[in-house]
Amino acid sequence: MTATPAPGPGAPATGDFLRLDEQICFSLNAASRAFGGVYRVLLKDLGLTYPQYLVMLVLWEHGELPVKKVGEHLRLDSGTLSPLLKRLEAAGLVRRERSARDERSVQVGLTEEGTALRERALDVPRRIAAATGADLEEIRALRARLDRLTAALDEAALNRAPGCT
Amino acid sequence: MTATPAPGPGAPATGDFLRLDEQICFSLNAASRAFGGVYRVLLKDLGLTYPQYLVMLVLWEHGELPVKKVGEHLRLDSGTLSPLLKRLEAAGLVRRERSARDERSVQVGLTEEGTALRERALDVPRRIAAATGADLEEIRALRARLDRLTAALDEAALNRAPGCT
DNA sequence: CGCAATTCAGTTGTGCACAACTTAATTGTC
DNA sequence: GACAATTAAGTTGTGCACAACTGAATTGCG
Repeated sequence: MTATPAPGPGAPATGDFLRLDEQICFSLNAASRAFGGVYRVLLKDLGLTYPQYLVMLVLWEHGELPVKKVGEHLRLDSGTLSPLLKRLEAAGLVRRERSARDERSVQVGLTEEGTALRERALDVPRRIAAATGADLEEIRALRARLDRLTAALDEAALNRAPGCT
Repeated sequence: MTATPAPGPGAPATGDFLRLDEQICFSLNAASRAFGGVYRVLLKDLGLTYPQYLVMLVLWEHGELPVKKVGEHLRLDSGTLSPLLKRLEAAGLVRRERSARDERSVQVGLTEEGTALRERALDVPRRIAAATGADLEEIRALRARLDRLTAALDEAALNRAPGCT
């Protein structure tokens, strides 16, 4: 079912690359979606999706923030955040209001209900950790590796920014 | 803060859990999206998105397959694959035809154009590897870790399936 | 001041992920 | 052969990710 040797007459070294390639990023992708599945179950009680949960984490930690800052914490732009925040607002968890000092900016803050939800979220991390079956040290090492990888990829993307070849 | 839940050796303060939690899965998520950004640039020339590229990898490796098998390789269901395959078909890269032996099944195969595209994809892995700045050994270790994690998460998700504890 | 450049949020359009459902074909059991 | 259970693909609806764009507010510079 998995990874049978490359077909065809004498698979060249390049054939291996196309398979290795799949394994690098695909494993990452698959792990990310597997996490998504577990979070989906745990967060259903709270009425949150995983990205919404991430936004709530940021607000629980930092309090009121402009949309821009939320996006910087989460690596998301307004195209993703605007509708997401509207849904959180519709759910009564979040307030959104134009800044008086800068009318371009919108401050996002917690409602009482949103603040209260934190209590119910407190045991999510423990249950997630249990689902991974990994110890904290392994998780820490993995995180460090992934963050380095992300930084490298971001830099590579920048080097390909408009104007560069 | 809560009652200390099963503190491991040198466990962090309970208040850190909501932040640690973010770091585990968020790092994964961010890395996955960072990869997406690099792939998006590289694959633009080929006219493929990253998930479409994954499907092409599977077909280049295994040849003609039923949709079901493609989904097993990629951990995707028909709700995702059906429209994706239609787009690949519209792009002329893929053929789809009902199996004669089992009319429920649809065989997905490469067109000549789809087969030819492989040549132009050959240097994608190298360029991705360059963008990561990581050596092959590190990548291999990371992949092993991620696959273990995915397996653990899948199992945990199964244990929460209907009827189970 | 006047006004071009920049910044921020939001909108639109495309594509992926997944749950829930539909439809059609096949299989197992009698 | 009849028929319930199962299986495969597809459809629908919701939400996220991101590119490209709009529009309003602010800033910088002469």
